[in-house]
Amino acid sequence: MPQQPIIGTNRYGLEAGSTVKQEPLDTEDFSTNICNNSQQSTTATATTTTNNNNNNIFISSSFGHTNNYINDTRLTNTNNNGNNTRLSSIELGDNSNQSITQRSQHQQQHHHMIFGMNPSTTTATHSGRNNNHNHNNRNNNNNNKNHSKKHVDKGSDEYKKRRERNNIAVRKSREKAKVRSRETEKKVSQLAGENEQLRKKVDSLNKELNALKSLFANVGIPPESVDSEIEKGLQMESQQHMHSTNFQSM
Amino acid sequence: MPQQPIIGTNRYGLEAGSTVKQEPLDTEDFSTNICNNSQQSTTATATTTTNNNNNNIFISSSFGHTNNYINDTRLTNTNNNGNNTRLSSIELGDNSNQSITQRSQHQQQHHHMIFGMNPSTTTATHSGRNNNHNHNNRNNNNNNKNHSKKHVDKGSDEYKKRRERNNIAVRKSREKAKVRSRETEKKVSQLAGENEQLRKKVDSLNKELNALKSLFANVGIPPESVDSEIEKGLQMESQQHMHSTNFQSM
DNA sequence: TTCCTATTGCGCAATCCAGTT
DNA sequence: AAACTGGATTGCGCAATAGGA
Repeated sequence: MPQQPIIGTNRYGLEAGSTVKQEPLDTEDFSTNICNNSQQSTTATATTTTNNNNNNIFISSSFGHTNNYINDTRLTNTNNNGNNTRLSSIELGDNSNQSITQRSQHQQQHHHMIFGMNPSTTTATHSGRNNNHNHNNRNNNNNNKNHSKKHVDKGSDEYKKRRERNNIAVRKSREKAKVRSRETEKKVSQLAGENEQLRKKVDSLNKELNALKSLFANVGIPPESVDSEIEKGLQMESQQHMHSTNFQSM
Repeated sequence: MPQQPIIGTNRYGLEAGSTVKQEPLDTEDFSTNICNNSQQSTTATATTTTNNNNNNIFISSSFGHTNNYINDTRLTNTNNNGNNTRLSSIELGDNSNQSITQRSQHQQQHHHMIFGMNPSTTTATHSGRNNNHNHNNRNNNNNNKNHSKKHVDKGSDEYKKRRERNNIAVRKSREKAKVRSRETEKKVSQLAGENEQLRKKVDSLNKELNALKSLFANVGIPPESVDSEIEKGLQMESQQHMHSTNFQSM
């Protein structure tokens, strides 16, 4: 979960991910909650949150607000994302953390606004809305001087181009993730196989060793002597780095 | 990839996955529309829309608004999936194709209609829409006896409920996938660790064994004899299932 | 068949993340 | 160092399915 920023606008002018997470709950429940929110939230204009559950993401509130990173200025408008109301990741409990973790570290604040309008545009404030995306909204974006929000002009070629590029990037990224996942899965079975072979090898070597030791015992040589002799042999070997080969290979 | 079914209506009454990819139109618009819907709202009144494209779901208008999806029955129709307008993967260039490719293959056609209305409902009509996706094409599939299409009433409580439940299911499913993924990842590092230990063990056992064998050699006992004695010992051991323990544990 | 839930591809929006400027 | 770019990631909801009573 990377997200956590709190509120704020983003490039899109929407509010930012307010993701506050609070508690995760169990996934499931959690999930549930989340859902609601998201969804709902919507409706509600956000804010609200009311959700009760937890998840709520309230986006909250704020309007004005701020966020963490990002912020953007320009952003344009407000809409929130709709979907994104993220739930707190936390809640989820995902661990994705990894990545997340990484990200969190960052903390930087950029303000980009990728899909948002140009800076100029932005003004801020949005209030509560949510717009759905309104895509449309757009109106002015760009120019808006006064108003507050910036909206993203969904009809602009720029926007379309950005969306297109992003969609491609998304597909590529997911394909990559899938490949990675498959490889990880493959690695598990491969390692499990090697593991089994190694265990068998260890087992047979131990048996061989025991047999050899009992051979010495039959000859009257006590185990202690055998072990000390082995010690000597091992030391010599390591010192000399001689044929470190074994009688048998794995 | 499950998707690719061809035509047919889906539960939503939309067209089915017509996934034909061709062109999707622009997603954007479409989605946008969609989204908006979802979200809500917003503000803007969005409306605007004009979208022409198809999709439009214009939420429209209103301010008051609304909501997201919801609404519209009207919309309903037409919309296509919006997002899903799948792209041709191809276009992507990415590799994603994979999936994509796969998809295409399917072609199966189910027709469930989950989110769609009940047959009864359907009547469809909407005509003009475009649907963009045309999905529609299909007409009739199901029940349609006459009419052709069924649209999904996005404003209905039934629809909303189904969406809500599905959203919850989706989140749950993804959370599960993430958990699984994390565990797989964990398993890899765990197995890799065990593997390393086992290799070390094998290595030390081999050294010990070599030391022991050279000990016999020093005493004048030829390797062949040693090996045959070991054989005997091993056989005995396996037969008796005696102390299968080894001198050292892993 | 009929209902539901579970999965999955997709697009959106918000970030993240690096290079640029 | 800060603002800017632009691709990469990721959570989310939608719609189409897959699956299982």
